[in-house]
Amino acid sequence: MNRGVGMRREEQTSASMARALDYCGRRWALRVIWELRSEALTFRRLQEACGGISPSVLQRRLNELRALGVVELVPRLGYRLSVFGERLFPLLARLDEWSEGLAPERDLQ
Amino acid sequence: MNRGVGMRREEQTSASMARALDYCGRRWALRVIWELRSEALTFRRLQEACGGISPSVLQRRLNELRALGVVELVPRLGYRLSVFGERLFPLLARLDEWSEGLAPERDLQ
DNA sequence: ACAGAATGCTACATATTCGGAAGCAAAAGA
DNA sequence: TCTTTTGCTTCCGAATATGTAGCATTCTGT
Repeated sequence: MNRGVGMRREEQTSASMARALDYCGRRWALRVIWELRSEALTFRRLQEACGGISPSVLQRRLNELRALGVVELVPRLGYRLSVFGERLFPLLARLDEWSEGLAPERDLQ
Repeated sequence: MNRGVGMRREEQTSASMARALDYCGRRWALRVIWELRSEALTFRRLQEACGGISPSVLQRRLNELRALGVVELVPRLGYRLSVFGERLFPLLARLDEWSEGLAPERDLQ
């Protein structure tokens, strides 16, 4: 009840959604998932694919994504999406389409 | 041609997608969009909805999202999604469903 | 077996971003 | 007029990201 009497918003953000938005809202997290969309990549190749992300951050993101069950490390293959992680693909594919309509960084008048 | 001769990945990440992933991968960006899903919110209400985000960061995210044409500020209404921004809704709705399957932060063995 | 390359990963210093508190000027409401 | 609410700013300590170098191990070719 922290929104007082005049609560108008019918839908409240769930805890799991807040968590997903938190983890996805960390630098490179979505990009890493996106780069793994079609095949497994080694750490170094993933680094290149992301355009030269620093290894320390990549390592952190990968550990987080692994702990969340989104990404898995396969001994002689590299990193790849888990079955659960692959369910994000259609979502990111839509973001890909959507991104083409992005404004070219116009100013706020 | 920065991936050498042995290029295997058929699909290259587009510049617009890289940009979208960049902006979406900033803290609170997706959350802000999500909180605006059903109605316009004033700056202060948006702050509450996000669970106490600091105004400096919220201001920065809102300016970025406005510059991208995702969010707009309506004088006596507050912030709301643009028509373009609303196209992100089905995407985030899927993320909402997906988030329920998130692992409870298990350790990496 | 051996040399060289590639692997995942770490350490460290620097730069950027975030977070939290206080507060401002302008507008709206009473 | 007085109070509240608005969008927004500044400051600064804490957290996160970046960049470079390099380690130990495993694969690869000879």
